[in-house]
Amino acid sequence: MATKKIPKATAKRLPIYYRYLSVLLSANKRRVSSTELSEAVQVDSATIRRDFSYFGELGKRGYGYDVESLLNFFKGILNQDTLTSVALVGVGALGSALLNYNFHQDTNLRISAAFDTKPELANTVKSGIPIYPASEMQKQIKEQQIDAVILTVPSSTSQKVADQLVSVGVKGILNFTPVRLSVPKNVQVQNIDLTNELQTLIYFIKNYAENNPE
Amino acid sequence: MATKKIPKATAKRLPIYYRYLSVLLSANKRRVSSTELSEAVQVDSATIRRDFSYFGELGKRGYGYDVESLLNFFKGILNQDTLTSVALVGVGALGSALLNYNFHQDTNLRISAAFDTKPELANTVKSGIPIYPASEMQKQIKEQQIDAVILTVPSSTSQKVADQLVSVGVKGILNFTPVRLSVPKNVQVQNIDLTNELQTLIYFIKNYAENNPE
DNA sequence: CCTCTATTGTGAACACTTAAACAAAATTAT
DNA sequence: ATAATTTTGTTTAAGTGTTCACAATAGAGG
Ligand SMILES: NC(=O)c1ccc[n+]([C@@H]2O[C@H](COP(=O)([O-])OP(=O)(O)OC[C@H]3O[C@@H](n4cnc5c(N)ncnc54)[C@H](O)[C@@H]3O)[C@@H](O)[C@H]2O)c1
Ligand SMILES: NC(=O)c1ccc[n+]([C@@H]2O[C@H](COP(=O)([O-])OP(=O)(O)OC[C@H]3O[C@@H](n4cnc5c(N)ncnc54)[C@H](O)[C@@H]3O)[C@@H](O)[C@H]2O)c1
Repeated sequence: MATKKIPKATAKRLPIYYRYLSVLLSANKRRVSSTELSEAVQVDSATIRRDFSYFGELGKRGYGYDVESLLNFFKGILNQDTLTSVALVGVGALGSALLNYNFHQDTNLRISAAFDTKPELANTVKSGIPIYPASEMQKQIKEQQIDAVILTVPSSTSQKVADQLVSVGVKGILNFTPVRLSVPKNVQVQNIDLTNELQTLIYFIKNYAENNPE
Repeated sequence: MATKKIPKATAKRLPIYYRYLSVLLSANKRRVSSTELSEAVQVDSATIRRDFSYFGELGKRGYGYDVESLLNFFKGILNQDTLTSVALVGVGALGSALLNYNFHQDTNLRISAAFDTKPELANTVKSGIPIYPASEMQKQIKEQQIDAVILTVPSSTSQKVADQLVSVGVKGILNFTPVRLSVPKNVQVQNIDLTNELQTLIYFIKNYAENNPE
């Protein structure tokens, strides 16, 4: 809990900044201004400066920000200096796509274990990640001290699985099911509801035609 | 543009309400109060009443809301009374998972065409959806008058594809690539950045431990 | 060293979103 | 009928997030 009181809206933008700073560093850019950043990430430059200012005075007036030191600073903030292992529960259509994806290429994150009830998946390896039977889920998560889980099981079982996860100390769930999970308030749930996103997009197309995106 | 001035935050909740109302109707519930709804969808009851009030006086004091008529009302608002066809571009890991999913089971939405550059995918059918070669994308989208597209191509080509889509009249893009697309302001872009979501979740776990979810 | 220029960091205004609280109105119970 | 109860719709207030606008200040150029 090094830095406190960072607004949620700011926190959600940090990975966006982080990614673009990585791009700049790879391109050997040494410095960047909030205006330049603004164009690339499509966030108002004043908002960017305000966001950064929550963490201190990271830039230099008349100059901008030093790409490398800013990147290193955010590396710490975003826990990118240590490898974080997450688990995935439910190796179906969506779960397989996520397993197959190499999160580690952009971030210091990897999926280290997956779980499914299907007997034919148990004890196989997919994209280098071991798939365990669901019956071993709680044991493995405890042993591997996993904090964060990607949940891609059918909606009908998601609350039950979430309860099991919480009971072995999971502190965050990336929930792809449309169910609004009930969890203790010290557990973070991030909902990704793809059906809603699509419905909302259609709604915006029909009703906000003249406004700008996002 | 029947109803104007609906706040964005409200618009994003409409599909959540809609889904839960469908559940209630299937369970033969005739009426529901904002308090009951509040528990199920995890939105403050005053916020729900406020949201509904943008559309008029939909409830009855001392009684609540009539499930069926409320559902029918939102059916109109959310364009659920006509079938909307969307296209999917990029039938890779993520695209396949989405193609395979039956959006039509919950909504009046379906993916009616998919496109990919891979020759082995061209002119095949997956989950009942025809996959066309990318070279036919613009022609088909124009012919089928498709407004909304799910974009699951590699990041490196996403802007190029987006430009092609916009040039044939696409009005909304559900963008799964980490690239911030540049589009005219009458085109809606909804970004779903899975890597960011995971990074943000980890950040929240480490920094907001005592707060409540979402 | 001084001047000019660029760009930050932030106070203040504004915009949007949520939530508390309650009068008004309808239902339900007696 | 009337009273008690319920629950809406909305007023008002508080909270959160964004943007403007500019003094402060560091760097660049002479
Ligand atoms: N696939 C999509 O595009 C899409 C779109 C919108 C929403 N969703 C939601 O995402 C979730 C997953 O969707 P999907 O298409 O991947 O479903 P799926 O049926 O393909 O996969 C679910 C997997 O979970 C496994 N499973 C079931 N119970 C389990 C348990 N207790 N523990 C571990 N594994 C278990 C199943 O064996 C299966 O492999 C669903 O809730 C769905 O509503 C998916
Ligand atoms: N899979 C994941 O879990 C995941 C996670 C985070 C981000 N993403 C992002 O989602 C996007 C897609 O990811 P993926 O894993 O499905 O990639 P993928 O490589 O499996 O699929 C991309 C598909 O797009 C096709 N394609 C390439 N150029 C095309 C064009 N011009 N027109 C039509 N099709 C074209 C390719 O042939 C391929 O089938 C990427 O931008 C990726 O960064 C994916």
